[in-house]
Amino acid sequence: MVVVVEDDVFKALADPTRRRILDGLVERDGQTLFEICARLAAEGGPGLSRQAVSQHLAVLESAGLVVPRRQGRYKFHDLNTEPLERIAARWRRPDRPESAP
Amino acid sequence: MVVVVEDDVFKALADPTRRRILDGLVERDGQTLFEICARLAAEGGPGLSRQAVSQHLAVLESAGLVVPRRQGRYKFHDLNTEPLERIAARWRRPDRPESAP
DNA sequence: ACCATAGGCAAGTACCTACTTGCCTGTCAG
DNA sequence: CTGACAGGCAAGTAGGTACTTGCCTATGGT
Repeated sequence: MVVVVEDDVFKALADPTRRRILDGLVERDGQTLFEICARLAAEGGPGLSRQAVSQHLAVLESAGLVVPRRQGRYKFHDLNTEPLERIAARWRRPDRPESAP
Repeated sequence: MVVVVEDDVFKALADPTRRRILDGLVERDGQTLFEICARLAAEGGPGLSRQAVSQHLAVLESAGLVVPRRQGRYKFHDLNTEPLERIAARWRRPDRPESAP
């Protein structure tokens, strides 16, 4: 059982590179490590080694934001937006007039 | 004019103490520095000096999550949830069936 | 079988951030 | 005016985090 604490989600989102990885996964699910590496490099950001991206993915996985899916020697990564919904709802004002149901 | 980048918002949310400060402000707006200090101490968390809280508030302010309001020798802090709405919307799936326009 | 590909593990380094301590400024009460 | 209160500024320190380098495992093609 994987207990994902909100703390891990915030820590995962704190890094700009990890956020860019999520940006890439929004566009297309199931990318491999090398695909993500190539996409980051293509976007012209800072030069990143393969290991750096791998470690970022590990952080995203432990936060539950990315779900890995192994198949042969490939490991595809899928995005999971569910933790994001919760963190946004945390500080929602109960008294704010905002599209009341 | 204060240009608030998303980066600052994520960095501000990365710290658990700052999130607890936001939690306190959701319950009651317009708390002073000492009030926030007392509330954090009452919640039984880790011991925090006044300066530590002050620096946390500075980070929250530069992220636009907390808006200060000076009055005499007091400085009241109000919560601003607007940046939170944006960061949640960032990774929303376009193909997800969710209130399509 | 062999080698290339896809990825993981581990140690080391440079930087960043949270926190503390000490001192200073401005505001109200007596 | 004087002292107490609310808060800010600045330098220093300890722990964390991102990134690199080097080596290792496993799967697939030829």
